[in-house]
Amino acid sequence: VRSVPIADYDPSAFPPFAVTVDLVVLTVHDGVCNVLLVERGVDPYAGMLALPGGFVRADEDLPDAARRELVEETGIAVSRVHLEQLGSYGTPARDPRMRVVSVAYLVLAPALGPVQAGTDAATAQWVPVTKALRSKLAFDHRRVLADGVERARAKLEYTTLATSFCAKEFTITDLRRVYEAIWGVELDPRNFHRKVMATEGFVTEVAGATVSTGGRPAQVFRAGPAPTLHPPLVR
Amino acid sequence: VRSVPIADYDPSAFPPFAVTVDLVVLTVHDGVCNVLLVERGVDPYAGMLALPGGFVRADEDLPDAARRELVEETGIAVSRVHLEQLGSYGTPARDPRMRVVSVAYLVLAPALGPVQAGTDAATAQWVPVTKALRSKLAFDHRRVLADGVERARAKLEYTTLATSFCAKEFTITDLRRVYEAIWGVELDPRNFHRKVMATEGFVTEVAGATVSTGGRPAQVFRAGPAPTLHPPLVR
DNA sequence: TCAATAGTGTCTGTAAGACAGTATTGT
DNA sequence: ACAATACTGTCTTACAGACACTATTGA
Repeated sequence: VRSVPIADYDPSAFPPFAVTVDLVVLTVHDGVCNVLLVERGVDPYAGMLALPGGFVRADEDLPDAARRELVEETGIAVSRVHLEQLGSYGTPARDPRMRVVSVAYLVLAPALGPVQAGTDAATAQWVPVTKALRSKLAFDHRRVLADGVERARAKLEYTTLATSFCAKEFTITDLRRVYEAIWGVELDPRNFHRKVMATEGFVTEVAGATVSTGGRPAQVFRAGPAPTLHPPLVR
Repeated sequence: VRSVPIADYDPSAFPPFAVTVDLVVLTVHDGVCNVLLVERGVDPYAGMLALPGGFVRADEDLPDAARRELVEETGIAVSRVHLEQLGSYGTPARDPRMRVVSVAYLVLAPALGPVQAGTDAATAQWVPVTKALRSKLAFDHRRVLADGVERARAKLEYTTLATSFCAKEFTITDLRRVYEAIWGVELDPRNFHRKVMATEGFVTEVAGATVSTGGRPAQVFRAGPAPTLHPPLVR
């Protein structure tokens, strides 16, 4: 039973919400999955670690806001990263100041150096996900981060998104370390190699290019055209 | 570069958004996947078919708003249905009246009779998804519906959610018809039966209960405790 | 030469797809 | 009896997991 039928006719009569985007930016550094966190400068939760994010502007689409925040707070170039919507979080009391709905985005980025200078970059830092999930984060960001990590884990199974964590050119071992870091398991290098090579469009060979790190040189690849894996890579 | 740094300190200075929930309610009737649509009574898009939904109230959590709208607009009991967040849609011009962010929820419900009487139930109707996707729907609801259907298709592969489309008690054939309707394929009844029975916790036998429809009586089952399928049922 | 890493080949068990065959009902 | 539906068993093929073996580098 609708208690306020007039509502359908006058949306502006409804309580105003603030809408923000929050970013779960994941990378793999040295076999460890990291998330980008910023230290909050102001209340609420001043001094506490939080996901980067900010308010959506008046005439800005949601993915545009996510991309803008990514550049502003991290200096990460939007190209060469994967960005997808993770979900929305709107519990009434999640921000003590006012009613806020946060649209979270998941970003999978290749391992870069230290965070480049953005406006707030002085406080932006990479934190191992295992450590971040044990910490207390601002707002409901611990839950958002957990959801993002779980999404990433699931997507590696049936998509080629693992290549989003790699540099433009990478070896099969680089790719395997991504899976091992995100899933927290060890994979047989030989079976992994066979499986990746058997999956049409997963990776594309860079003819002639090899990289050596103290053993037999490894063939170099780039991300292939296939978006999904058939059959999936099981965890 | 942040152009309005004051923004971080005064969220109420940001442009207000209206937040709505929209529902993609899917069922399987007689081997056809249907979606629940309502006819809009007012502008914008007056007279056009749209997903059921409405504004989120001032002190209401997002899933609560989704459940409330489900009952209000369809009379569907919240128990025995699966409800999950689908995604948020906030293109600036999606509602000509003001800036609206819609949080879409996906509902998988068992086949019920005709839509029961809610306030707006006179205009609520089940529409085959294939037909709805060929129609023009209000707002960006065609896209939202397409995303919902694709989510449902994907989830049937690796979860036990197909049972959400079935009545409390069902046969293996009922379950197979759900897969066939959602995926739009024919499955081998014998291999499907074997696969379902081999998956621990997918279905639970109701001892002694059988149902006959002109052939050998079929064993009756209920939804099992397992949430996911290992290995998945491939499309 | 040796350690280290990359890549190939082989064996085995599991499970999917195809489909013959059996079981139990309504008409 | 016969059609219709439910269920079981068998065969073949594909692929994952385990792991021996070969290849090619740096130290």
